[in-house]
Amino acid sequence: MRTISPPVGLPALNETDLVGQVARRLTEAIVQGRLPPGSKVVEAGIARELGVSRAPVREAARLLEQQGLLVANPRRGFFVRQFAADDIDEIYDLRLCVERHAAVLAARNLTAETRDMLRRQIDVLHETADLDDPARQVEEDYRFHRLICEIAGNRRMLRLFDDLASELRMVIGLIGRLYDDPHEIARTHEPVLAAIEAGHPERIVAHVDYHIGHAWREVGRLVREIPPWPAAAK
Amino acid sequence: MRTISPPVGLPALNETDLVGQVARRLTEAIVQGRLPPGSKVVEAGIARELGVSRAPVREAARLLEQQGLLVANPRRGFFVRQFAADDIDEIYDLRLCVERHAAVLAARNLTAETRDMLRRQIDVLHETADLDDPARQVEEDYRFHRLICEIAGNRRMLRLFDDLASELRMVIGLIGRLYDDPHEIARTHEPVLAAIEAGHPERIVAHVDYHIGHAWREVGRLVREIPPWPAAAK
DNA sequence: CAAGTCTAAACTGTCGACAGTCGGCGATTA
DNA sequence: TAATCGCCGACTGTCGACAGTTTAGACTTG
Repeated sequence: MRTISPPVGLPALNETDLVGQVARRLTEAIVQGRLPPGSKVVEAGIARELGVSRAPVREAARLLEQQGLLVANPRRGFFVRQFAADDIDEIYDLRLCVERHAAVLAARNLTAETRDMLRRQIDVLHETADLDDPARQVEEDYRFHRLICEIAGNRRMLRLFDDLASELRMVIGLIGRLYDDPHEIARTHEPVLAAIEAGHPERIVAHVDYHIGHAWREVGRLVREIPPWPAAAK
Repeated sequence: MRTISPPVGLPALNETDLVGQVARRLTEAIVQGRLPPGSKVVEAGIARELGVSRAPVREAARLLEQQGLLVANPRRGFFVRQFAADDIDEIYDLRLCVERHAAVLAARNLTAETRDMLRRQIDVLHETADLDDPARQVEEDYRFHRLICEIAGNRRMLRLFDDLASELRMVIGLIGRLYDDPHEIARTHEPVLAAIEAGHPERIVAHVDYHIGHAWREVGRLVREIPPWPAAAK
């Protein structure tokens, strides 16, 4: 009913929940770097391109703002978030703090079923490692960590993890390559799971620290290496 | 219309920010129990009552949803959040996890200036304790804890704290009374600050645990005592 | 009298329009 | 030539309207 031929690219949206769809599309565009950090997100432009009105776009933008992908300047509009090295530090610092706790709680709640889910996810990580698909690899990585948060059983913690992950997805997506050998990444999950299965809090914390600390250092290094983001167009 | 070059100072408050104002009004109404948990928030109703259109109300509602004061049911509207005992546990569990870390970081960053700010805030807590104004007391309490997060220097951690605090404000506002003697509350902040000044991580964690754990137990007890919220009208 | 059905009112999701604001660019002035 | 002013276009904030969906209530039926 709407949709009078979007000028460029993207096929129009039709299903219900436009906000969600617009949010997903925007997220894609940002993570893929089509909307580079610092660039302005013009409501009307996105709306026209997707064949919807500005209202859903606005709400979607608010959503992405909350997720940390956009920043809003009153009366000036939304801009794609720009990350600096200290953002990486903040994200990983918080992530470490939370995931340590999550892993300990997960160990406490672990059942045969949830344990198997974690094991299976590590298998998936190994399988994915052969695909040479960084985005996918990162996704499966997060799925493992997310599982731990789920098993921990604190919904707010899970949401926090999702928010942090969404920021990291963007950073890593923009970096464009993985910070390490995929198989190596997959392997370093194993001692974490082992510690959780053993249920020894100190060992859990130690292994989570090692695992996440590793990623922290590597991502931090890459961000510092390629500091001026791809193209802060417009 | 716009202020022509404000000489010095800071008058330029965006009073044209309807969304912010609506959000504040809504928050007030919720915390004061005028919009009881479970009740429906009708966009048009709020809009008419505040003399604005539905658009700003919608955006404000999304904001409160992110803060955890409202829940959105697609096609059904927004409802005032209902808290159960396990929500309290989730909030405090996360809060404890984060504030432990924040306090340790704050100790690391502590300067004479920030230390004085913390001391002064404890004084304020004592002064406020005589006012018999629970809401105010809670506010000053959070200001102390918020300061610690600020000093810790992780913006994302600060935002997380603010979100959790906003949920707790609502819960405690609805409980309608404090969970303890205000002076007692004020006093229990002192060992936390002392530990931070001493800069001894284990002691910091121990005292934060004690302090927040106390609030956790007390709030949890009250919530369990008065479980069916005031009036889930409409 | 309980359960189910149908209808009307109430609301949400979405849209297009309009006014005010912001930023850029060229003209103006020293 | 550099700095300032003012205008113009572009964009955001807000509004009222409309269509489709949900809800409440009257009405029917077993």
